Amino acid sequence: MTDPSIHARPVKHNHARCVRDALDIAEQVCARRAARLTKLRRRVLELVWRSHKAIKAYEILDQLAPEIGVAQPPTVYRALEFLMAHGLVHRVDSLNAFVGCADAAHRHDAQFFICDSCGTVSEIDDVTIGQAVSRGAKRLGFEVERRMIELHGRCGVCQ
Amino acid sequence: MTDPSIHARPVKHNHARCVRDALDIAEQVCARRAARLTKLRRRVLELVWRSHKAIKAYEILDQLAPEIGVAQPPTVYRALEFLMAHGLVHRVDSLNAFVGCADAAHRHDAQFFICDSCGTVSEIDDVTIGQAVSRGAKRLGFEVERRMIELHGRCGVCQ
DNA sequence: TAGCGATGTGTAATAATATAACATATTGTT
DNA sequence: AACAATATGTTATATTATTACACATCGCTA
Repeated sequence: MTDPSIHARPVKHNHARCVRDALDIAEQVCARRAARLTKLRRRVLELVWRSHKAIKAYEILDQLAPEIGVAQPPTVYRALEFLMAHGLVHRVDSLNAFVGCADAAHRHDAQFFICDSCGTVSEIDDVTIGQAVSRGAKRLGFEVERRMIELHGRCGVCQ
Repeated sequence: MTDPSIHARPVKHNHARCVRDALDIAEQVCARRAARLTKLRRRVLELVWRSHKAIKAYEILDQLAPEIGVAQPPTVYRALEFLMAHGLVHRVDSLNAFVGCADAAHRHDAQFFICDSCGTVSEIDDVTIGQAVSRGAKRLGFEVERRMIELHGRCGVCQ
């Protein structure tokens, strides 16, 4: 568990701090790129980070609604689009849901371990997985641009 | 390209034969399990196999419609559910679409290489990718039950 | 071979997820 | 203050998938 390629957080952690850090990093990342982390986008990011589970677009919508009157889908999808473009949020395709990026400050590959019992999503960047994929692609003569690697099962806590 | 773990078909092949083989294997697999490959299910499987691209549920629906009057979504989704349960078809989550299984006769892992240019999906079973994932999971203490590995990019032909 | 339970299909309605198109507002710059 | 660029509001609709219940067919067995 000392492998630097493993970025999973400890099971117990100060989540308020965890969210604050994520938002701080987002501010920095956006500032560096002159990207506008508006109030709405920041708020959506905060809702995504509310837990380490993946959140659905319409759940975000429901949580936003009381704050901004009646929220419409494009409000959320546009914010998510921005956040994904800047690597602050990932889409989990197998769940049609979204999760905060565990290491938004750096470009990286990612693999997601999704617990079907508690819903927690652990993001890691394991270079050996990336290398194995690259070798497979090479044999096929395939040029990889985007990797979607999502493993479902049970996390350590839920087993 | 001689690696036995690579099951990708040749770029040029007799596709009519390819479909016939897939249907024959499906018959055998179902017979062995006393699973009923009904006319409808067989027809859906055939439509999925019409090409090596992933096909959407509603595309299948449209193609079925003229044959059986007006087809409703459950008709297709139920057939696909059966076909997936028996490993004859895979769902490609990143496309919300379905593709015929390249090796339905055997249990296996699979990784999908999806060409975003021509839409062709190549399924391979590369044990080294599987092993890398297993090692990553072990370090996390995660028990993997279902793997979804989908790589997007450009196939050899389209580059 | 008639009757029965299990399985499969038809049908209508609706839920869940996502985008298009256009209007308005805000921001940053001249 | 005027303008262009960016962001958000709003309405409508597209796409993907499921629920619920009715009816049909299959395979068994009494």
